[in-house]
Amino acid sequence: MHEKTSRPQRARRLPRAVRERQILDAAVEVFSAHGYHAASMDEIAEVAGVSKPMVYTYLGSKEDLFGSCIRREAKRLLDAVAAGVDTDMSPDMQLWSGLRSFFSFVGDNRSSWLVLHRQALSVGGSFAEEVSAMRARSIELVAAVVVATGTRQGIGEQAEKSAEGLAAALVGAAESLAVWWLDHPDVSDGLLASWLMNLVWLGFGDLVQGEVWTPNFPATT
Amino acid sequence: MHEKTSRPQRARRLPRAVRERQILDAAVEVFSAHGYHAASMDEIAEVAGVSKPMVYTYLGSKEDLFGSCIRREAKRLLDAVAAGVDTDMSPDMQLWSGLRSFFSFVGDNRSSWLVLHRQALSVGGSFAEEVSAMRARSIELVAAVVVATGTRQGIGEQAEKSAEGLAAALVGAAESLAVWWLDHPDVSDGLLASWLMNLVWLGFGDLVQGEVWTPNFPATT
DNA sequence: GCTTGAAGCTACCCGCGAGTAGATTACGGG
DNA sequence: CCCGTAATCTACTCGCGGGTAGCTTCAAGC
Repeated sequence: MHEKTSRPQRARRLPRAVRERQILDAAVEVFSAHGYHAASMDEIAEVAGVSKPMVYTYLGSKEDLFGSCIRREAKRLLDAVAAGVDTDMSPDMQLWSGLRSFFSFVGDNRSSWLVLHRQALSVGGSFAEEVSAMRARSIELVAAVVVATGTRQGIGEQAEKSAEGLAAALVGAAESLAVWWLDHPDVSDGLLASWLMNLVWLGFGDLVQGEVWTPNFPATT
Repeated sequence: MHEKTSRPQRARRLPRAVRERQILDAAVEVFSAHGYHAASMDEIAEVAGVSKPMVYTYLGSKEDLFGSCIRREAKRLLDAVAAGVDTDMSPDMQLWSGLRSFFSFVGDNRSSWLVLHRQALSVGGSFAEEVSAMRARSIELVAAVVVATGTRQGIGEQAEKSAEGLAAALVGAAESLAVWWLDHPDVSDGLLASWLMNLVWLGFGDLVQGEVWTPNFPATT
């Protein structure tokens, strides 16, 4: 106790902005590991290297904190994808670029991805709506690309009608592949993206050319 | 209070098996609505029309109860899909049948689906592993169908190598479409399944025939 | 160097919800 | 008709974790 002379490394006093970042980082980590309800403010504070009242002073209640996490990580993800996509590119290249950016982000930010994909939806209320809305916007963007492809090539009625469903399927496939990736890390993000393009784009292409798979019996419900 | 004569309709005494079913039904409902942690045993008991000690007497702790839900609903889902698929059928028909059975089940059992898909994974520990394992088995089954298609048609090296990834993507697409469906109920299960077949099967087909989509620039990482 | 306020802490309150003790019926078999 | 036992309830305990009161210390400015 009488070593007060030159207490050296122990986490000096830092400006508010820095602490807020540290706390948010810790919160994303803990929320992604345990989920919203099972995560405790005490653990978040500890991981952040700060005491609990700091968390409340800077970021507000647990709900506020979670909201801040969601919004920050959502923005980071959307920005990352947007940065990789140029709307002047051809539809297939847009999809390809978007997928690569997406997988790359997930690879570098597993916690962010887990919070957004798993936790945010299972917490009822405004968060789920917020994230769902963001996801819906993404699906619409993809749907627009699909429709653009169809109209560009002349055909499209059938495809347009189901474009949103197809887009939802594609987005879901990407998300799911991202989760699968967590258990099979020995694959590059580029390979993941090309798998999906092979699987899905050729499907789209055939659809656009009027090719349709039908079951061997007549009625379908 | 002095109406004790002929207390009539109030939930007669029922045999244990019946109560257990009621409690499990209620638990699935409540867990799917609020998530594992936010769900309270009191609410489950109330929804089941039973008092709390009953729940503990018959189904054990909250974790035990959740486990029972997961296992029951997982079995119901797998049985439903298995019932619709005949391994003598051609691969495309197997996929088609499986998808229809899957969507049909989800349509009839939204709560079951939500519990399995959303809640089970966000509760750490044995449940997540259990559900993940089940999901992984499903993916392998689908992958086997994909591989079968490839070898049957003579080609397949490239496709076989990535079969599991493609299967993961397909399973994810189906799951995601199921979630999307919750917000767009004005679509039949058969239509959903045919969308996916159109989207995915033709993709698989082209892959098998050696057709490959490639980006316009050389290296891909 | 001394003051002032931001940065930071320890130590507490309190409600909610998991889990239980023990009394209390109602029904089936004798 | 009555007894035993399975079905069921009311009413509690208790710990965990969200949230806070109020004190302490460092460092920048005069």
